[in-house]
Amino acid sequence: MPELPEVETYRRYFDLTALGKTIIHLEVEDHRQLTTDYDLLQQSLKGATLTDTSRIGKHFLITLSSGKILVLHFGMTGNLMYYRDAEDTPRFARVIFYFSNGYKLAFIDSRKFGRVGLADSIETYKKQKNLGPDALDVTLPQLKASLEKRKAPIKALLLDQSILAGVGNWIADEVLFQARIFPAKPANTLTNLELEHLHRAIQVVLQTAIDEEAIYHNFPKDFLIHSRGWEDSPKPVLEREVCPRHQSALTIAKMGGRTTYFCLLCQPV
DNA sequence: CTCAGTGTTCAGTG
DNA sequence: TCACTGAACACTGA
Repeated sequence: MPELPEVETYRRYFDLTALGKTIIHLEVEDHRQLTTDYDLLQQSLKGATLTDTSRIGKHFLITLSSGKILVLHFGMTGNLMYYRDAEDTPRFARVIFYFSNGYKLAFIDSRKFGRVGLADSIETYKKQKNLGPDALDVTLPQLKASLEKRKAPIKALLLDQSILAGVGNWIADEVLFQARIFPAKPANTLTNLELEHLHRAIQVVLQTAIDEEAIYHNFPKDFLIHSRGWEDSPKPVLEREVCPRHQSALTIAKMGGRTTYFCLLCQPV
């Protein structure tokens, strides 16, 4: 479920496992998941050491000893696993990096929306993908400047990676719930106070999720996410889809092209 | 068998 | 050109 907190959690996992290792070989199940020609990728990665990591929004960037950047994007279902024995190869391993120490790193992705490829530099990549500031770094003035002239629903713009990078569907809903803003409200009608609340909610939701390593059931009780029905032991629908503050029924609607959960009492029109 | 889905991109419209 | 909307993408699992 890779939004910014998941990708940050993957990055930390990578730093504790694959970082510093040297690639000797690459296995790719489906070339359609590559954004760089297979032969070129193989050639560029063979012998390369993974020297550093960074992240912009949901994009995971790995600096190679050659100076090139290996980019992983996890799509809807991407994940990583570092392992040694072939029998531990995870199901849906789509790309496997083999290291000189005998270990492997699997890029797991059941739905195959994830992508793997090379970039010349972090800046080039950011520009090429038209990414805005990372959602953890965006300042209130930046946020205000990119929202105040836009008429689209605020939720749709929170999902726009060129405005801020890293917010996905559940975080957009969570942030708007915490900031008590109606998701379909046109962005240019947000008051300064609402923009402040929005900015603070982005920071709080993302930092909380990262601190909990993106494990949803550990999130605070007043988080809307518990009402989405992704819990480990799903409650019946009627017990689940209620506002954590009011216990009243949530509204579920399509907004910004995605399923949107919100509370009309907390987030009035 | 049908359908929704955590993300991104592109075609079409105004 | 820009802002915006909605469909398409590939696949799994309910």
